[in-house]
Amino acid sequence: MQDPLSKLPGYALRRAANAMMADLSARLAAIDLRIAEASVLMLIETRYDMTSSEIGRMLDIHRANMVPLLGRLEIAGLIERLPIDRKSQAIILSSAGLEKLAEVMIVTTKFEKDLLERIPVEHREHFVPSLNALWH
Amino acid sequence: MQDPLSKLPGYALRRAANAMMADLSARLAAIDLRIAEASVLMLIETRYDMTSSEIGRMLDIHRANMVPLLGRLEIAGLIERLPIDRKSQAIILSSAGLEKLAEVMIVTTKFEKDLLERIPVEHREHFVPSLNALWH
DNA sequence: TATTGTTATACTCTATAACTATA
DNA sequence: TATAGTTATAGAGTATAACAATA
Repeated sequence: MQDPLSKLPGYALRRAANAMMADLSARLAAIDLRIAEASVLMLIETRYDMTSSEIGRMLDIHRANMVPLLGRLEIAGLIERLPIDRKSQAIILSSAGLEKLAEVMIVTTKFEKDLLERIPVEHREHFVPSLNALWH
Repeated sequence: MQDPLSKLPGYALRRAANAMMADLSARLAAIDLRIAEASVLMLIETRYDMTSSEIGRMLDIHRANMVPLLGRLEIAGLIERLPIDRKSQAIILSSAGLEKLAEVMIVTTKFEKDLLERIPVEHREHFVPSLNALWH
C-alpha cells in the first residue's frame, strides 16, 4: 500500500517497526511469550545479579511495569528470585527458563535472518548502525 | 544504556522507533495532535475523495479505530465530511485544518531533519530504502 | 454479496503517583 | 536521601465481532 508519506524517514521507521514487531509477536506467541518477556530472558542469561529495576532500565521498561511482566515469567516457572539483600533480589533463569531461552533463540535467529534478507544487500550493513545512532 | 541485545536488527529497530516516536509525540502534543492524527491531515491534503476506510487502509489503521480518530479531528474543526453517495463520505481538510497542517509541516520537517542528522552521514542514504523494504 | 460506517469491547503497552521498606 | 519493589490507575494503541444501511 503506497502512500505519499513513505519518503519521510520517521514514517518509514514507524511502519517498518510496526510490521516487524507484529511479525515477531506472532512468532513468539507460538512459544507463549511476548516480545518484552523474550527480551528479559535473553538479557538475564548473561548475568546472575540483575534486579528488576536494573533490567527495566536496560530495556527501557518502567519498573512499575516490570512487576506484572516478571510475575508472568515466574508463574510460568521461567525465572527465580534470589535475595541480594533485604531490599533487592536478583532475577535469574530457572532450568525451565534456560530451556525456554533455547526456543527463543531459535525463533529470534530465524526472525532476524528473515528481516535482514528483506533489506537489499547494498543497504544491509548500514541498517543496525543507523538505528543504534537514533537511541544510543 | 548499552546492552547485549543492541546487535540484533529487530531489537535496534524497536528501540529506535520507540525513541523517535516518543520524540515526535512530544513535539506534536505542542500543537494538540497525535501522530496518527497528523498523518491523516498530511494524507488527505493530496486528495479530496478519500473515505475513512480508504485512509485506514493506507495508514494501516482499522476502520473501527478511524471512528474516534476522525471524531476528534472533527470536534477540533480540522476536517469536514462530504457525502459521496448515501453510504460513503469524503474526509477533507477544513480551512482550520489547512492552517493546522502548516503547523504540522513545520514540526515534522524539523523532526525529520533532526532524525536524519543523528545518523552518521555514510549510512544516511541507506536508511529509508532499508525501512521501506521491510513493509512495502 | 461486498463494503461503509459504526458501536461495543477487550487486550496490550506505556506512564504517573504514591506507598513501604531498606540501602 | 535515594533506591527497590509494589499497587493502583489511566491513557494510548490495537484488535475482533457484530450490526444496519447501501453499493
